[in-house]
Amino acid sequence: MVAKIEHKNRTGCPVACSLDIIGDHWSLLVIRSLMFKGVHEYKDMLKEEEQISTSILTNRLKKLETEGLISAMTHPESKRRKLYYLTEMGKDLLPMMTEMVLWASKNLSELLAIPEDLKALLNNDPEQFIQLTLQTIEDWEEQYLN
Amino acid sequence: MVAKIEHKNRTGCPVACSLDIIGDHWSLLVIRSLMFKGVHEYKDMLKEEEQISTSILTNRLKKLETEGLISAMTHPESKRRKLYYLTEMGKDLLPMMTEMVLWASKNLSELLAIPEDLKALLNNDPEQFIQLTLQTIEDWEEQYLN
DNA sequence: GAAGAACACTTGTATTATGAAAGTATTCAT
DNA sequence: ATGAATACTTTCATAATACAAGTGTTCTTC
Repeated sequence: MVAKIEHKNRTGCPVACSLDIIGDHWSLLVIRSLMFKGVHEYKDMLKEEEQISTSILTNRLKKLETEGLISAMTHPESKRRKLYYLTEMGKDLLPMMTEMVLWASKNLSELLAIPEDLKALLNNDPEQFIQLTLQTIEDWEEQYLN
Repeated sequence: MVAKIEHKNRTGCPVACSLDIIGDHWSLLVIRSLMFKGVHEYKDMLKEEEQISTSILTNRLKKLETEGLISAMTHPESKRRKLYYLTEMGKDLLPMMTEMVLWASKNLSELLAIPEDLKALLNNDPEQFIQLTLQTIEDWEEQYLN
């Protein structure tokens, strides 16, 4: 079995607690796919540019589900497919993710591939970027949930 | 030698790039000590509640310095001591760290030990929390830098 | 000015996590 | 009925981490 991830260092510190849940190389990439890229299926997550392996992806999906950040349902078109989506707790990470992107945009710009118009929106009106992203997520929810 | 950390997955994605730098269990805890706790020395970082090991701490301090997030100087009181501090790039993480704390405060509250007054400030006026934190950092800089 | 402690690492090694590849069970399309 | 698609599982080699002990300066105390 793939190693399970535990809360080893959990102290009362909010940063430490957060890192126990999302402080690894892959969890936030999964969150990113769900949050910004509209990627909701296992197979599509495997296809992402960063090339996560099957064992790690399964492990992280389970962990994120256990922690309450994501949830899963059977795809309405097929029983063999699953749709993963962010819970409220997962969606609450949007401001933090946005700040991370802003930080990268400012400090790692030479490494990044962000379209100019998106970059402009991010820097000029991050709050609107958040609202637009949230709207996209809610549109998806309206289509697939309930 | 302790394993070196490399940029393996660097793609154009700002989240992936950020995680290549700060996406591990320890880097952001070091940043936290410098940013929120006024901990600037190796020995004091070892004493933090989360109990980082000497090899990992050395490794992360080197990495963060190489990446440009922190810098170091000799302690004015003693040549055998070093003072670590955040660079501009490191301080730029403050909004993201604050959002992380806000997320934890909302979603992991039963695990956290945040004083009530700090929690109130965080939730009512995060921008002021950021300004106060920044001011504390700048006070330290005024005392030790230049 | 010699002895011992403080400090910031280094090194070595056992343990644990990760990654790549191959395999499995179920569902679906033809 | 057959073969492909999907979401995992398993295995095992490799890499990261934790722990303990050691090193080389610098500083304090006698």
